[in-house]
Order: sequence, then structure tokens, then C-alpha cells
Amino acid sequence: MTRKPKATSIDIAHRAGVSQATVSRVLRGSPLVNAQTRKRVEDVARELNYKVDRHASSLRTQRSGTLALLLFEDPTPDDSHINPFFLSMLGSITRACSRQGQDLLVSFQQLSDDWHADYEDSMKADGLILLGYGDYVLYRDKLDDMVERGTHFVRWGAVLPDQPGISIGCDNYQGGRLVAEHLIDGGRRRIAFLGDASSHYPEFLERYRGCNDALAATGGSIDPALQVDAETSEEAGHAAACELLRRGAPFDAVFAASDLIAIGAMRALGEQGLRIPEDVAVVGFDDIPTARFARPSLTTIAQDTTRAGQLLVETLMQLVRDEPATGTILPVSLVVRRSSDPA
Amino acid sequence: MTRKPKATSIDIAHRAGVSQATVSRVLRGSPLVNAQTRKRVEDVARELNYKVDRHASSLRTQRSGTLALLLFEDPTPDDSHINPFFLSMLGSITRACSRQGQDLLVSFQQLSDDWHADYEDSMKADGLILLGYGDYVLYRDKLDDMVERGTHFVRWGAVLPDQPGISIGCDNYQGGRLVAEHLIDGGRRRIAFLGDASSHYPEFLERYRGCNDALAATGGSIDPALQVDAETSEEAGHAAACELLRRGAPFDAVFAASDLIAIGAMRALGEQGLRIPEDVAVVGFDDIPTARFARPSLTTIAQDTTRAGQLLVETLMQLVRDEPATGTILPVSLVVRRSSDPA
DNA sequence: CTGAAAGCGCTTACAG
DNA sequence: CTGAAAGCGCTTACAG
Repeated sequence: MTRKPKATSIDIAHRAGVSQATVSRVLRGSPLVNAQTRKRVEDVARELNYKVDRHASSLRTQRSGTLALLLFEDPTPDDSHINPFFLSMLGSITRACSRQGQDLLVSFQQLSDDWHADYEDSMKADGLILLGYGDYVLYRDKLDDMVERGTHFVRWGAVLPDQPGISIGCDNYQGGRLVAEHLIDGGRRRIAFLGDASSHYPEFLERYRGCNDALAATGGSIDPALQVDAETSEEAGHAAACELLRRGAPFDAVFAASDLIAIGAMRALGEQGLRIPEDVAVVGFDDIPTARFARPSLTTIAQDTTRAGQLLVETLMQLVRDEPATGTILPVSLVVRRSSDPA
Repeated sequence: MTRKPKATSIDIAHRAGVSQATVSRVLRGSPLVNAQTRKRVEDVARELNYKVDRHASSLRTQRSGTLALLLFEDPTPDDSHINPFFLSMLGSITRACSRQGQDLLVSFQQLSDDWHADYEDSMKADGLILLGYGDYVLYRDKLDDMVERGTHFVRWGAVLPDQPGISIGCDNYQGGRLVAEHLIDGGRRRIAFLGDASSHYPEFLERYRGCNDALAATGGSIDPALQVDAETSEEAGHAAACELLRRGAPFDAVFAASDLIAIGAMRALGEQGLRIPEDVAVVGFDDIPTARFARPSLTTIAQDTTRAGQLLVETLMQLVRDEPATGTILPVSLVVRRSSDPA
């Protein structure tokens, strides 16, 4: 149970009969080392299980080789209920990092934390990936602050003009359009929107706008009485649908700003004896795994999380290397399932 | 966009009119600093946004203040489909780490990787948390190896005698018993088990044994014709249920070794026109979020992931501090839903 | 192609 | 209670 003392580059140097500097060169892959010398050092290093000390190396180079993923969440009562969509992003970000030879630090953050200080000032990470539905207005100041301090960061979210820093996101507007066009095809005209549709939640607002614009092409629009705020949770979706029903305005379709909201809404609608999709079509957004298994299975907008994760990491690395980088809007696709079948 | 040069402890020392050593003492919370001096240093540090350089500190103390979470997965075709149960564990581990002031490195691992070398030898992490359903026989060698090298690690999984290192897990055996007793109460006797029930998957084996022992109390047992291997995925569950049906042996209940398997199995049973729970009761294990929303909603065994995450982190920290530590078995509870209702 | 040497920014015995 | 100094283990100009 006692740990063997760790080998250092000096140990390797002694055994290989070279200087410590040469050991370092070999391990960094420097081209100016004789092939034979290189082999000798590599053999000894392997034999002694030698690994470069990350802290010594980072202290010297001023690079940590680590990125930090900051998950920003609406406060949730239960620790373990994370929006599954972010978890899928987490998976692809994790893999993208390992392909890029970067380590990944993961953390849940509050708006009150000082991300720059916590990660870049302390050299824990070379850059930050920001993920989460939060109130954009509240954290926009934070973003400005980070830009001013030169923090390297990329953000998953709405990609709009005049945003601080670099954002990568899906085509929320187009997603909204696709949903509305699909519902219109199915003969629906009175579309309710569950989710905040203000500048506080730009992603949701874009989804709302896309939907509304498609409706406008038919001469309609979203009745304000059919829009109810909801944060992204099953409970909030349930509550929002109840509120919608309470208002009494007629509707034949529900477009929920996220799948979690949609699933909660379906439960509420079912409790009131409404049949889905016969009486009300329901569509979500995100295509979380649960959407397939919901009752009825949920029509939704799928985002390419694999590509998204790659892009976030690659773009952030460009920033870290001081290369030019830009935001990206990723295409979305409509996944039609039972909840919106034209019956 | 240019980053301001980072402040160092020397900068703080100059401004505060003390030595660099004193700055370090203040920031480490050393008790032997005069209160006035302390205040002066703290003020300056705050003003300059000073944060201790993690690498310099770790290099000196030989402690990284970081834990690594290694997720070990069955190889999956799709990057983004991680078992939701692990994601819930990830959430609670992340929070437990931040409560303990530890950073968390997250990574997906292959059996072929050398975890010790990658994390402890390079000083990236002080200890490892191992999570994942893998073939236990294959990675048991690895565990032995880590114990021998003095790696600090805890493992989520079956807690059994003579295992290398420290394991924390839920009471799989009791979970199996609870499932069987519930099914027996509902009048079921021909219980099929979907999942590997060998020493390669000790957690599943325990679940199987618990179920079988409860059945034994009624004079029965699990018919070998009713056990079909399956890894933890919806697809594998579907395939296993198809195989079960193909065999033709009668059964009135399915106990799936995980919820993912159960959900796939329910789909297969439904495709064959079997009604759940009228014709066949189905029970899973894990209580992933999808279980609630499945059609019908899935009876399952819930594990306390919040407590599990805390225990994993706390136990690992004991190991890191060379304090005595032991494994733990966490209680489980049965969550009865529609899929097993005695109709 | 290789070595000797400086220095990254801390922490902590040691001396006072 | 405070400071001067050594040293953690690397990387990389500099000199040869």
C-alpha cells in the first residue's frame, strides 16, 4: 500500500546516461535528439513507469493542457437531475478533449462564482466551455467581464450579433420553423408555446420566433394567451401546461421549448383527458433519450451533439493558441414521432 | 483581448509591504499571521484578482487537489449515449467534489489504458474514482496492479469479499430479493432474467442471486432457459427479449438487470403483442429518469446516487490522506410503477 | 546533437 | 509573528 517514489526525469537521465535536459527533449518529442539516444531514454522511461510531472511542466510552460467545462444550471432541488441534453454534450466534449490531448475539468457553477479567477487565474485551465440555460441578461455582464480580461472561452447557446465572446449553438430559429411547418402540415393552427420567449432566454426566443414566422406565412401567429413561461424541467412543463389549460384559450398543438418541458406538459394534458396527438399535438426540442420512450413518443428537434462537442473544443483550442476563431450555427433536424402524427 | 499579466505572490507582497512568504501564509490560512497583516494581504490580493498558481502550489506540496473520474463503458457506437445512471452519479460526484474543495477531471477510459500512469504518476490527480459496467474478470488484473502500486482509488460496483481495493456499491442482492418478492406477491412465478449473471458482471450476478433466493423461498428458482445475457443498452435489451421469446419457455415476469435493458425488452414484448403488465410484468434496476416516462412506467430499484457520490468522494479523500477507509454497501428501494402492477 | 544553468511560482523548515 | 532561502520537477535559451 506504500506508494513507490515516483521516478523523475533525473532518474531517467542517470539510468540512460544522458542529461536531464535530454530526457525532457525526448519526452516533449523534440526533433533535435539523436535517434539512438531517444530510444535509450524511451526504454528507460517505460521501464520505470515515468510520466512527466504535469505541474512542473505546466509551471514552466504556463500552459495547463486542461480545459474546464462549466455547467450552469437552474437551481434544482435534486443533485442528480441534470438536463439529459447537457449530459449528452458532456459525453461528446469529453471525447473531443481526449482526442485533442486535453484534460477536462467538470464543474457546476453558480452565477455568483468568478469563473475567470477560479480557472484561468489559478492556471487550472487554459480555457472554459460554458454550458447551460440560464438567464442570459443576468450573465451577460459576466461574459463582458471575461472578454475584457481576455479569458479564453466558448459558450453553447444562441448565436446572435453583438454577443460577447464566441458562441456556438444550433439553429434555434430554423428549429422553430421546422416545428411550425410540420404542425401546420398536420392541420394545426392554434399553437401554444411553453417556455420563456424573452431576451432572458435567447435560445427559446429564437425557437419562438421561428415558429411564429412560419405561422405568419399562413396568416396566423402565436396567440399571446398561448405562451406560458417555463424553465427546463418536467415539473415546470407540467405547471405550464396546467396554466395554459386554466387560461381557457383553445389550442390544437403545443410546442415546448425543450423536451423536458414537453414531457411534463404531456403528463398534464393526459391528466385532463386530452388525447395526444388526436386532440393536441406536442413537439419538444433537444431529442433527449427519453423522448423516444415517452408515451406517446415525442416529436422533437434533434441537435448534433457530437459535432457540437467537437466544435466547442476545437474552437476553444484555437482561442487558447491565439488563432482566429468564429462562432458557428449548427443545423437541426425534425424527428417526427407519435406525439404529432396527423392521426 | 490581450490578457493582463497574472499577478503573483511577489506582486502582492510588494504592494502589501510584506515578504512573499507571508503572502503565501495568508493564502494558505496559516494561523501564525498577525490579523492586521492578514487583512492587508487579503485586500491587496482581492484587488489584484490574485489566485494562487495551482501548478506552483502542487509542485511544491506534491498534492494536486484534483480527483479523476474514470468512466468505463462498454464500447458504444454513439458518442453521446452514456448510461443515464452514470450521469446521475456524475452529477453527485461533481457536487461532492466541490464541497470537498477538490477539482474533478472526467474522462472515458478503455480497458487498455494505464490509469495509474495517466493520472497519479503524472500528478494530475491524487486519486481515481472508477465507474462503469465492464467485464470484471478483464479488469480485475488492473485493480490488482493499482493496489500493488499504491494507487488511491475507489470503485463503484459490487462489494464482495476478496476484491482488490475499496468498493462502494448498492445492495444488489437485496435489490434482487425485493424485485422477486414483489413479483411473487403479484402472483408471478416464472421470472426471466435479462443480463449476464456470471462472475464477469458481479453486480448483475448479485441481482440474479437475490432474485433466485427469494424464489427459492417459494420452492422455485430461475429456469436457466429464462436467463439471457445482455449488456446495458436498450438495443441489447430488445435483442435479449427476442431471444427469450424465441426459446419458447413460458414466463410471466421479466427482471432486467438494468432499466436500459428493461426498456428495450418492453419494446420487444410489445411488438409481439404481449401486454405489460397483464401478460408479463417487467422490472428494471437503476431508476433512471426515463423509467418514469416509459410506456408503461417502469417498476425498478432505486439507488441513492446522491449519497453514493458523496461516499465515493469522501472515501477516496480518506485514502488520499492515508486514513483508514472501508467499502460501503448502500441500501436500495423498490419503486413500484405500472409495468408490474398486479393489474 | 547535447549539457549546464536559469527560472516558472509557490511552500515551508529554519532562524530570528 | 516574519523574512531569507532552498527546492518541488520540469523546459528552454545559450553555449559548445
